[in-house]
Amino acid sequence: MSEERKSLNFLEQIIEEDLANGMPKENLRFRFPPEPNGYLHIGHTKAIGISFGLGEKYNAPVNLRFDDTNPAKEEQEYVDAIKEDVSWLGYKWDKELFSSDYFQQLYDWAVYFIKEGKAYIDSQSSEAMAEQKGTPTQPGVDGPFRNRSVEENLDLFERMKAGEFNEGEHILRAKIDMQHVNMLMRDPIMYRILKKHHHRTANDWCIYPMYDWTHGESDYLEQVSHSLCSLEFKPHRELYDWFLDQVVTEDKLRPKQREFARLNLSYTIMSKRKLLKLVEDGVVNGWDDPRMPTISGLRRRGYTPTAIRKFVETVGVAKRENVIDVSLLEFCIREDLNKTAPRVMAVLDPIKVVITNYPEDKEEWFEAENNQEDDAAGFRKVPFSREIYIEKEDFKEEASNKFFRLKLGGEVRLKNAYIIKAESVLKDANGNITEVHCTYCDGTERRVKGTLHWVSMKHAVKAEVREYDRLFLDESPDSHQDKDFMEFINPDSLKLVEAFVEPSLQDAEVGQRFQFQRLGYFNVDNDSSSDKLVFNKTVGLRDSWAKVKPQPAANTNANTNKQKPQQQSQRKAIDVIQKLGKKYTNLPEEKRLKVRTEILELAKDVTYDEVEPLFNTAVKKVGTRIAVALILKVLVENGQTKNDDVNSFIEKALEDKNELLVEEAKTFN
RNA sequence: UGGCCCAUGGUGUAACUGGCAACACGUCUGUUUUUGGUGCAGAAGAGUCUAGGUUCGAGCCCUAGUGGGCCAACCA
Repeated sequence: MSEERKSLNFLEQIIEEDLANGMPKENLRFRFPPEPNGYLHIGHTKAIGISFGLGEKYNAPVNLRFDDTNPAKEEQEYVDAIKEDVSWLGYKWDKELFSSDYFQQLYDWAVYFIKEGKAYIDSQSSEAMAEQKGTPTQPGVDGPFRNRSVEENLDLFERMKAGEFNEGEHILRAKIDMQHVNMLMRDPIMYRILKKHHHRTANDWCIYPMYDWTHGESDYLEQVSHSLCSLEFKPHRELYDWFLDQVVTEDKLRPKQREFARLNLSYTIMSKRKLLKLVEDGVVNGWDDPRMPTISGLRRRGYTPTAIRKFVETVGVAKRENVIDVSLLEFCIREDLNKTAPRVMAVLDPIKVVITNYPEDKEEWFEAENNQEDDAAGFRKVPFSREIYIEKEDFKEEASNKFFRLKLGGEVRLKNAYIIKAESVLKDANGNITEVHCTYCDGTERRVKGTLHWVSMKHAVKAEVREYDRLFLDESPDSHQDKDFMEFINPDSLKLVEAFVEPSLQDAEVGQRFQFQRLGYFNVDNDSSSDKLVFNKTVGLRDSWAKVKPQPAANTNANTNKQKPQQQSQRKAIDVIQKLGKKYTNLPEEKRLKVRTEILELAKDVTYDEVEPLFNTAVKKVGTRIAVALILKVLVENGQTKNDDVNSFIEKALEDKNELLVEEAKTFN
């Protein structure tokens, strides 16, 4: 059996290596450590997918640990939202934990640090300390309190804890090295005074530990084996290890921090601070606005956990900065919904069609397939009558053959119903078409080029449809040093539409997803009620017609196509030869000879000017040099004189270590 | 005037040193189709940032350069 070798990402390789080096599989444990100061977004999904994914892969526990060391920013609301999002994605955490659970242990360790001379109280202003700290290129200097006695430090620290001081008066610093190249090692702060109410510990504490001091020790307490975080924490690793060094004992597992590149999505922002600003400024209607890249926003928009997980999986894990194209996200949701969403008919921008030879009072209920991709989906009934709506865009008085929708004198199939032919139009005073008059004929078996969706006017249900466009007009709105991301906000990111939907949708429930045939995927919004249906457009269907049809105005934004122009049908001989030459020396002899004759043949179409720049080809690129030699041979045979440049190229070739090249060079003599 | 990290088609990720650098998205053809969707078949697009070196052989190893990112919050 040939075992399909699935390549491992670098984190999996690290784990495999640890396992190979004797780490028991039972020791594997991960954690996802969000700070409850905002909602989770699609970027977090990557981190979640990595740690929880590893947990699933190795059948190892994953803790959900809230990193709640800053009472000024953190709230219970966020804790709840984060839990909901993680479980909605389908992940199960082992333990729900909080860094604040470890406040006492952290405090005890800090006291131990002081006693060991590894930490001290600094009582300067933050400005003074910042100055002493130096810069990335300049070392820091020791501050005046660096060598306080253990007794004094202990006393001060205790009184900090007791609330005797105001915020900013004293802090506890680790005593490491003010000259260290890594600024994080220049006596980092372990504790600060914060007289704030904490969402879990209330007013028990007025000193709070800093991230660096808390994180590694929390990992250690939980016995997390691999603590995975994003790249910007790389410099913190040294500190993480230093803090661990002070407390680790032989008998316990020592956690390991490793870093991966965070996820960036084109046309969106991923900073919690900036997302919060969109919420606060009312650019969007809350964290779960369907335009937001938050998990709750995507959920409301109609995304599925399956699609999001697939997306994160497809995106991969590595260490280089990346910007993923939103089209990949859209592909993932379409792929999932195509298989699962019931098809239904809705008209968003209606024009009235009257089928003149259909009786006024007649109605028929046709059988319609719910989802041809899913045999179990079954059928439903849709009503048909004399007057229907079709999409305004689906009718033109005149159009080319490329337009295979409805035009005067033309036929089109109504999905699940009859074939109709447009006979005439009615217009208002301004010349706008108000009605299209058609005739139908009964046979439905004939082949007709176009098929339209429609809704019977009499039976249509009104619904509000919310169509979304990207929130930002720039591909990476938050990476311009000279411009604020707010400048790129798309003013038309939300479009409200009064639509008509088929009656089967009357009882659609919040969250249900549908495909409005030929339009896209839509779900029922939270705001929806039986009185007023509200749909969100999750994503449109791929639309190859949109690319062909004459563009009305702007709004081609779906495809800002920056692809390089396609190559000419005929590639230049020199280019083909260069490509062949590249691998020349690696080919098996038989194949090489074949390529050689091919090159000689192609060389007839190469001019001297084209080869000349290749005379300086790097020594290393033997294949290319051989190709050049072959071209020259053809050129010389055809009368090219051997000038100095040619000769020196040949001489150099003769001295080469590669026999193949030398052989070719020899034929010139 | 530093340290660390990174560099493969348009985008993202692969590649056990050894067939023509693969896969996905995107792009383009053709085809099927009662969705201009889906499916199916196919194509174009990369000299693996540059220059040296090691090696019979380098995208992979070494050195230097270039480019990008991160590092000076009592944030995480």
